[in-house]
Amino acid sequence: MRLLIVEDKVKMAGLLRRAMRSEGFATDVAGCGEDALWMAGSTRYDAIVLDVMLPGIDGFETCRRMRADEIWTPVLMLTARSALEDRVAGLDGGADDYLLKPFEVQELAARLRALIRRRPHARPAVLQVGDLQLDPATQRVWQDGVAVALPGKCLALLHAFMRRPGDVLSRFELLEAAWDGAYENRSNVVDQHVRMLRERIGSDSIETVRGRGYRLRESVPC
Amino acid sequence: MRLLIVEDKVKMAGLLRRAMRSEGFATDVAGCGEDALWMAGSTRYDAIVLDVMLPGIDGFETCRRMRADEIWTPVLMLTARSALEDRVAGLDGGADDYLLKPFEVQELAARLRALIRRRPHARPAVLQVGDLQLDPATQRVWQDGVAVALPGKCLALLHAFMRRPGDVLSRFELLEAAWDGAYENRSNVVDQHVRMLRERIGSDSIETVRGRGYRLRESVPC
DNA sequence: CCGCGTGCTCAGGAGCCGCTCAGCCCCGGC
DNA sequence: GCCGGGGCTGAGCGGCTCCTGAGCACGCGG
Repeated sequence: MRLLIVEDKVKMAGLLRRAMRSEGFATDVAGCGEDALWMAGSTRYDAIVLDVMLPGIDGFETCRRMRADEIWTPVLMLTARSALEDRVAGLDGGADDYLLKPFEVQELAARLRALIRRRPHARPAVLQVGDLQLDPATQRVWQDGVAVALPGKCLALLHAFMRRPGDVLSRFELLEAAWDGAYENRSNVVDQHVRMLRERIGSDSIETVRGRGYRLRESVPC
Repeated sequence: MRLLIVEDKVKMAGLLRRAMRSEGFATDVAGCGEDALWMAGSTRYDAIVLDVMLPGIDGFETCRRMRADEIWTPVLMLTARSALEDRVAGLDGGADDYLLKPFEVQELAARLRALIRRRPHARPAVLQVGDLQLDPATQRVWQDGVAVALPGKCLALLHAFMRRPGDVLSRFELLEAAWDGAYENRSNVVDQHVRMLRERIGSDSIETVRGRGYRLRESVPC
């Protein structure tokens, strides 16, 4: 579980970091709102601990900007400002929790766990074409409900086919989809892998379109 | 927005009800844990305000039973018991927030709004995949009910796996989840720790997906 | 002080995967 | 029926990925 701690006081930041690490979190630290925005945008954190009093843009504004940037990572605000209007402003400004200093480390950890456990991971949809199913998240393939083991390239190839079922895909398009970088299409790499794919999912599934490429059959042949 | 208030003191319940109504919530009131369970199971509330001191089963137990019954409505616990262990127990027992009496009505409303707008709702506090169980709060792991001792990094790794059971996780994703800062992925740190993890929970549990990463098996292999 | 557990790096080795090459076959055209 | 070209097949090799084992730095407790 990955945590971003936003805190300008070095001593406090160090304390937080050690405490959260001992609670099992991996932690990064940002010293100001701008850094926090940048880091939250570039790395997937499970939660963010956000101090309110920061140099430059403050915690409230940092939180607002994150939400404006479509960063929905749970935010716990941490501050000595105990005024009611601050707490309400923080929560209504997009924070998910609000904890006053001084605080207990264990309560902070417990609140973070409560925040994190409510976010199920978004899963891409399972592709289905004919009797074939492909789950991009688990990288697994089933045929008629039976699991099929596919080596990496075969799977990448099948994935490319299943994204455009019924379309004729040229060797070049397949190269682009399943191989890194621009490849010399002098070789017959694609042919080879189409062949291996056919060995595993049945040669009927992929038909050859002479002079143009290959096509994945949408329905099981009669 | 529909609210369930669980509070046995009639005066307090009335106060809460009027206050929340003026903040724009539609409110029902339950006087004890049993009633609360029944009502939460039969009506779709947006959030539940749960007093801890209740006749019969107390707030902690009520919350636990709701989660056991697959009721994932956000729960805010409300109590005069200010002890740290109470707060931690409440949060790790499945509550989403914990507010002390005396409290400000506007803060309660703000916290409820924060709970409700965080859409995907809570999940079990203890993770379970196959024969493995992991409690993020206590940092403990069981296999077939038997406690397993895991060093910090192994545990962080397993935690990452168990949050996305069955998914293929690349070395980079695992690095991001369990290690601080930006790491050079030139090294084989992840491999080593996967290996240690396998030594402890059985090599069958984690399978390698060549060229892609590792995957935690969802069910015990036949 | 030493022993131990943890976290990390490095080197070596094995197995598989991906790629290439060469030859054959099939299809289409004349 | 012949010929040409595109597609298929088989074999083989190089390299990459992953596993193993050893070794070292560091922190902690005895």
